[in-house]
Amino acid sequence: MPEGTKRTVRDLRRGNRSVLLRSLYFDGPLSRQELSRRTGLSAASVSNVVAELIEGGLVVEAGTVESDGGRPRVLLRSARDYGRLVGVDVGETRVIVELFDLHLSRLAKADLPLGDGGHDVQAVVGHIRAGLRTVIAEAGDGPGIIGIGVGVPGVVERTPEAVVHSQTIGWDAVPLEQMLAECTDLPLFVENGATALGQAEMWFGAGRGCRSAVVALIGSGVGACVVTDGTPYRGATGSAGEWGHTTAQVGGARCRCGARGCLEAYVGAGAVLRRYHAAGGARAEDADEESALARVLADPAPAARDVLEETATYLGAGIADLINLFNPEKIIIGGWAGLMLGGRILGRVRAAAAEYALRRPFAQTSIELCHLGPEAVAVGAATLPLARLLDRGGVPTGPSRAPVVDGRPGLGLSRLPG
Amino acid sequence: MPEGTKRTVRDLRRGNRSVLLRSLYFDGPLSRQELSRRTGLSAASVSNVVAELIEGGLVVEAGTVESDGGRPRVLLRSARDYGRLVGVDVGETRVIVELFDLHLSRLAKADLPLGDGGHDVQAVVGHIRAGLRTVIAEAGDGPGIIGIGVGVPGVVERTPEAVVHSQTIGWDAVPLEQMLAECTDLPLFVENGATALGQAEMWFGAGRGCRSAVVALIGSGVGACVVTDGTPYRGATGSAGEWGHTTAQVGGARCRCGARGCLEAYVGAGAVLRRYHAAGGARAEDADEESALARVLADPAPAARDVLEETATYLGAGIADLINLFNPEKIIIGGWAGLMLGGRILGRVRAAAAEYALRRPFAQTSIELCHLGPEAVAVGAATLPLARLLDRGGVPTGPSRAPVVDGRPGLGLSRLPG
DNA sequence: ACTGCTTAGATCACGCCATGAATTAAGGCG
DNA sequence: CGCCTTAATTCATGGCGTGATCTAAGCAGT
Repeated sequence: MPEGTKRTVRDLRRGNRSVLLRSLYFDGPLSRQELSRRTGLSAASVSNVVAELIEGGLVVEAGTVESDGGRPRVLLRSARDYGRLVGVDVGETRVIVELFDLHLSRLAKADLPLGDGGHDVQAVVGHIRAGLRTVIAEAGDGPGIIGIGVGVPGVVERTPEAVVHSQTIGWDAVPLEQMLAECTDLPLFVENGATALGQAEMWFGAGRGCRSAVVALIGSGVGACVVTDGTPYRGATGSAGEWGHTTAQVGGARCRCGARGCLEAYVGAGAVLRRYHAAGGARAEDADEESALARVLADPAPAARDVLEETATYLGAGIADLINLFNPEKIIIGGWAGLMLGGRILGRVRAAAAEYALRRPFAQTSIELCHLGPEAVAVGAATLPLARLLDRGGVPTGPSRAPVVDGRPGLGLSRLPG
Repeated sequence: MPEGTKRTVRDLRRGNRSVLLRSLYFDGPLSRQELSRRTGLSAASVSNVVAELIEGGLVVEAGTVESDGGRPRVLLRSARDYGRLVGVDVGETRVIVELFDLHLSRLAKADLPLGDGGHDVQAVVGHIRAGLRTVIAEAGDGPGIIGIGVGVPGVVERTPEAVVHSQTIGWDAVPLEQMLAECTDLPLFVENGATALGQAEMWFGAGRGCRSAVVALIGSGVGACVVTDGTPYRGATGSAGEWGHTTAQVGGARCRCGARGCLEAYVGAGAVLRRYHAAGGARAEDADEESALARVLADPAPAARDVLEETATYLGAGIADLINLFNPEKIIIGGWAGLMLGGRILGRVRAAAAEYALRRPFAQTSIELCHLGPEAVAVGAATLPLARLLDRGGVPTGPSRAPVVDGRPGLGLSRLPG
């Protein structure tokens, strides 16, 4: 089991650039002093590296702070305008393209509903391309684009180019990355949407400051993003975290995946509605799942309460499984249905989890709701190119696909027909 | 989320020493040429680092191999006699202490049954101390001891000294590391026994060459060692991998942990026997669990077959959960009951897993039996100090507790009363 | 025995790195 | 205006990996 490779003296610099840049990005503004203290790097090295980062435009000075009569400390922060990021959310019914600055403030948004063509790949690629043009036009002139993150509702396999498999939208081994690469020279990052959302939640939401957490996402489907050691866990072939299809009941209810007793068949939005109707709850033919679930939550009838109680039990047991297997610092419940249910039955879910989990790991975790809401997939997607930027300490090293102008990221839309 | 720290130019060397040492340990013997090719290091660096490793006694030359008329390649391999390793298996009924050379060949063994005192901590510490004396005496003179690995049947929390919690043997926050440190100056490594066993299986058993796998261990209890990216996953507080207490049946059979429907309550050895007896299987009062289970496996009666069939279904569903959540390259079934059951119903377990797991991740994994057997906990424990040796490239850097004589590990038994 | 020839491995000069010590910058205060 | 305090930079030093160059060690043919 070899391969834990670091090699040349240059990687060292990259690593240190990365450490400093991350500190400033997530905990800034900070003085050079404070950076030295936090990272353990000598003041000399901090000075050198920071000078490089400022030279490169990644970091800017941001005021000073006094220091008991001595020379004031200069505060540093990551440059919001170093470059921009694109996040794409390929959803089940629409494609959303958003443009962000480096601090993930949204600059522009394009919402493109998928028509009758459904999830025809060419249509999706077309939508993404159109959305790109729209947001760039809408945002006007500005810094170049670092990269494009794309969140998709399926498993992303790297071969090494991203290939997407998705039962829900009927994609089988779609070479999305390659197809998108024909539209743009910008670096592309294709990732599972739930994973992207989980990363956003870890960086800016309920998971801030955690090294390990499980983001449990409940919508029509049920999934999870497992974060270990600060980064989402992908598994050998990218399909880790399929929590919705773990077995809550051996030989139980039939799930749409074909198996029996999957958790999704008990706590997914559709499953909750089905049980509600089976228990005599009024059926609202015209409503979509979301308003139908809202109606269940608002129904004061005992039958509705029983359905919710049962849902809490199954959800708690499912969460207990996550606690027992992953021993995370936090469990973060999200997804549109998760947030709706959570607002109502979180206490009972916690109680059920306490019942089904082992005492110690349960006591050492906390169960909370997502902060960012289910719309944040595009934000999560945009964190993907940002993550690489931070990892590399800002240097677009090697044979990157990123166009570079004056050492800064360029627009790279040469092949994007206007 | 900062902290991905590497710092000085010296760490670089350590990293490269580590890479080369690991290559030689796991894939040796190799020539310098081959090392250069595999690690990507320049021939010059390989020469330098190898010279250091030879100087330090970690690596030795081992013959030559011809090369089409040119100068022959000199083969290198890790030195079996650089130092010795101690592995301790604190089991439920006994303490086993074993002494190994660096290639994990056993040099001596001491088996110390736990008397009526049960798992009194002082008794266990005394046994370990006695075992140490025994194996050192039995093996006679030889290279120094690198460190002592201890596998315990419970959760190991690092605070940062290892503290052990174990329901099964009634340990609550036992500061085992600190207590053992009073007997010896040798570096100590306390770890969960299942985790240690899993690491052994990954290094020398069914997991050889894998980066990710789940070692599923079934005995009286049920647990798992999850290996991601080559190293066992511990979770935030060391209790990850509690597979036995994930829920197979919400509201199902009562488990000894207090919850309902735990997997362990269906596939643990005791659970299988209970179902067998409930189905009318003959009860053998005098026999231990192991022979009782053997009798079930040998019983040709339909009732016994049904029990096994049901066990296969639950086990398959449980394994499917592991596949869906972790997406590992391999599932490795071990533990004494796991191996017994596996020999008989592996096919049916595979079939059940196929039914309950998602198609893609199931197709990309394989389900196999452990190679090393359940006795290998001591081997696994011995891999713990070895792992650190390999990680550090052999240098006992910093304020190590390891006594060093002439740059080599010493015996460090000064405080071990003879 | 000797001469090329071929390949493995060692040595050397170079450029890059982080660091502690020394030096310079920048403010407050009497 | 000079002194003190603290922040930041600069400098000399020792490590490191690397490509180029050099030495070592075998073989084939004469």
